[in-house]
Amino acid sequence: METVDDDRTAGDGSTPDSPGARPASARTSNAARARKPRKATAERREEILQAAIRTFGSKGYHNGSLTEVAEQVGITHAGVLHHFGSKDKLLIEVLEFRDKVDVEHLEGQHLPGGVDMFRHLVTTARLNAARRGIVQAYTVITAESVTDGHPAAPWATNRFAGLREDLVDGLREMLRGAPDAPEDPSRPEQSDAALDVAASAVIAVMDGLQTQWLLDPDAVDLAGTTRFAIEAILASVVAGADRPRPLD
Amino acid sequence: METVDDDRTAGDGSTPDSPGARPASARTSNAARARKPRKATAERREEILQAAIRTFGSKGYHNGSLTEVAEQVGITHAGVLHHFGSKDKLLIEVLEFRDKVDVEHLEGQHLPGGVDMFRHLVTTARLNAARRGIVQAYTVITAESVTDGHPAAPWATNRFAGLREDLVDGLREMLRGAPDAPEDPSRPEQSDAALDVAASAVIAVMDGLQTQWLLDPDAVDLAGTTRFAIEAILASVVAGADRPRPLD
DNA sequence: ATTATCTATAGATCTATAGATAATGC
DNA sequence: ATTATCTATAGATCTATAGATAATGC
Repeated sequence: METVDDDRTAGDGSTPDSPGARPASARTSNAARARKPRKATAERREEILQAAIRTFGSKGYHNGSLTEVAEQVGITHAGVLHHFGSKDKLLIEVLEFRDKVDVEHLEGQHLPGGVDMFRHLVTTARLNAARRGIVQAYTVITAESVTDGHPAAPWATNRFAGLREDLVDGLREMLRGAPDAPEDPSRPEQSDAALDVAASAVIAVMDGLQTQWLLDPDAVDLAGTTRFAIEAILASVVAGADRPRPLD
Repeated sequence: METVDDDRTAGDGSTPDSPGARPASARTSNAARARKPRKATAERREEILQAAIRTFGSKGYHNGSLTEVAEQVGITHAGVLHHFGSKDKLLIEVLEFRDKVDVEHLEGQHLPGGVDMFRHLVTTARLNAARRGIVQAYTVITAESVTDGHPAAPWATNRFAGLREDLVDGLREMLRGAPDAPEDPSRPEQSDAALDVAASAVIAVMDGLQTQWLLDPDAVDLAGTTRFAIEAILASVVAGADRPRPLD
């Protein structure tokens, strides 16, 4: 699962030697190599990060190459390494960049609390159904991160831990607002442990649905199923000890 | 999510030139190469499949090499290719082999129906918590299969479709046995579509929890959370139109 | 005769580094 | 002077094939 932001269509496909608006400062422009005017560092780095998201999303991290990333922005792989040092560091920056962009989009309208947090998750699922690339990148990188020594493992672990915390907070706030289920953390079914279980389940169902949806978009209603599952889990949390236990 | 079977510890670690019980048929045993007596074909193929599960599970398919697989059974990568033709074909056979083994273990005591199916899923989650290797292999290969042109994509797609069908059947049988919620497929909340949504959600939550658990086993109670989520989803299905809708 | 396995090698990649050159900013 | 980028290349892998040799079964 992830949050809102702008996707983009693809690399602009400009050839490596497209002239662009070449500044007139050239000394004696008879050099063999045709170089593009340089982009500002920050701008170029961001282009590379966007390209890396596309490559790692469609091929995975290990299978996606620096050359493919570089070609999307019209430079060579050595240029990418100049900016990021190594492939592992590039991945880490990609992930941090995505997190930052996601947060920026929520700025001001900060992540809602209580029930609204869960409405927001369903809305996110609806938006995600139109952003296959981003969803695929998160799904592939997250799962790949469980392999031995993967550089994204700390990111993925911390991300899940943070999400669980956020959702536990949302659940507790929601319980405070539920008149028929007065908050009482001493009741075991409203303990932090119980809310953590519910939070894990919400995150899990969103992630698992994304995988099924990526493989067969017509077979899975991403937003509808997300909503159904979250409602079921919330209902179960609110019901607490009174909920039915069909497996007993 | 997957079903029960035997894990195994690891390759036997025998060196490539360990003598074993060499048959006395050697002509003039002064050959430079020390060869091991050959295993029966079927036996050797199965050894390779087991090794491939370990390698693809710990490294992923693209990052796991034929040489690593071969070394586990004491041969070279060329020997593996002799038996399986190509790396892609090896992966396909690995997946088919797992499915076959899983089914064999259920033989006789065939997959239970109705509520017992869901009890079985919780039991599976409990067993999986002690079989990290297998869980990791399924998680990694399934997620990797959503990348472009991955050889496991058909397998993963068909697997999810089949699981959804099985769970829809289980849900319908369960509804037949629920006295307070008489089966009535004309009610939209008990339509095939609604049951399919619930089935997708159950599968999704199991898969998503496995990912979180692989990254941080202490932070997630695999079996307990699986049970909680399945109960919540089942309760929601049984309640049908009468279930609470906290997100409205 | 057939099958299993090995050695050797071709042909692709891939990551990373070194050193050269061009563009930019002071 | 600094930064961005390039070319060239080292050094690792990887998959797959070809052809040789050993073990097995008839």
